[in-house]
Amino acid sequence: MGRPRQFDEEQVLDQAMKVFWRQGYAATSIKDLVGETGLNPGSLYEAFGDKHDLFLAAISHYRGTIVRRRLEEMAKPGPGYDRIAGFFNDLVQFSTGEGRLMGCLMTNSAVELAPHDRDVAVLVAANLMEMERAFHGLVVRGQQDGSIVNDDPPDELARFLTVSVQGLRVMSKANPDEAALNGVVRQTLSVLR
Amino acid sequence: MGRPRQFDEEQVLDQAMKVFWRQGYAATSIKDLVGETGLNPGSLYEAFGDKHDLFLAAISHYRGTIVRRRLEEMAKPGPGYDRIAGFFNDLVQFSTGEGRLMGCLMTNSAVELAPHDRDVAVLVAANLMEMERAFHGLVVRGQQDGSIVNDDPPDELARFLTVSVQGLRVMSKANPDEAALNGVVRQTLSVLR
DNA sequence: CATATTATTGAACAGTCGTTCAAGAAAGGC
DNA sequence: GCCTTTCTTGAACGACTGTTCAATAATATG
Repeated sequence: MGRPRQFDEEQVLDQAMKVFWRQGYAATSIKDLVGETGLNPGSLYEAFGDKHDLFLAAISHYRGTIVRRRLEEMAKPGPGYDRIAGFFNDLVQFSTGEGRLMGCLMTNSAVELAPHDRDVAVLVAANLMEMERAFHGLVVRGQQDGSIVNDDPPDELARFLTVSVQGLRVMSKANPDEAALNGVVRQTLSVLR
Repeated sequence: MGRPRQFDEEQVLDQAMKVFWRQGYAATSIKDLVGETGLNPGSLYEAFGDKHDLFLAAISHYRGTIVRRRLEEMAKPGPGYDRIAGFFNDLVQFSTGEGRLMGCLMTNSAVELAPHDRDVAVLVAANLMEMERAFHGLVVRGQQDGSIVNDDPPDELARFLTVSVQGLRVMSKANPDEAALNGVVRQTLSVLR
């Protein structure tokens, strides 16, 4: 009972996520969020708690939408190596295109907040683990189907790939040169051969 | 003529740099800087301009001290591969130790500001170029002395190594596990063999 | 010593920050 | 149709933001 919400929570969360994604946590004001979502401060606080709470919700939403989609795309059938290569190619595409100014909300949060914010650190670490696990699965797949020759422990290879993704995200914010990034990807993938 | 400075500019710049390094740009207030340096707001503005100017000066100071030292260490005599490996080992050591909460001011700035701040972007890009050039020199050296077998273009290998450094800096902020990072370094260096 | 020049001090500025809250609006249950 | 409950509104809060400035202090020069 009582008055129902006049907005769609998911949609507002999506808008808030994009602002944080583009600007970072400290550089985003409540006013920015009010402007983007169309809600009043009171509604924002009533529905999501304070700024920090909303940020945590935005990170979780990111994982549940953006990251989720990527991981599903990765897990599709095909040789392990090809699936990994496809992921990296998409990454370069996005990082030099529409995502040039935003990067990855997880990477951004890891750098801006993780060392000083336990809540954020936990969420970011969990997300990195999830990505690592996805790579792990594909590495094992590739070692079995013969598309990956390197027989080092899959854990280590998966971690290496996860770190490489972070590096690409940083580099593409400072110098989004598609050809250069493709060269980097070529060397990264060469580890698997 | 006139009244001389009562503080050492270099030292104040060093203190300001450390605050920005630890907290980021947006999360650092003038009050923080006043507290750390011991100067009054007026002196700070008189000597360095506004907050943004001071930040640019801090980045340049970082390059002139921290980065400079690293590059000199890299350039010392020895097989190309060993010099590169030594750099990465030092990096892991620092990233999991005293630098665990700070990372790299250039990486931090690339993520937080580069996409929206041209001045910062230029300085960060120049710094990345410098690091890339250092790697380039060592790759060529290694290819000549036989310690590096991979005969791909040195530009590409140098860029790959530079990106790997960024990835390690991000990962060590979210999950500073020394053993895991050493595994990543192992795979990274395997590209050179 | 007088003067010109520069540096220091710290209070003060207008604006913005994140957050709260009393008043009013909209629904369900009786 | 009233009452309870929940949500919305937007003004208001005190604290803090980056920045300025008039007053004062300290030096170099003549």
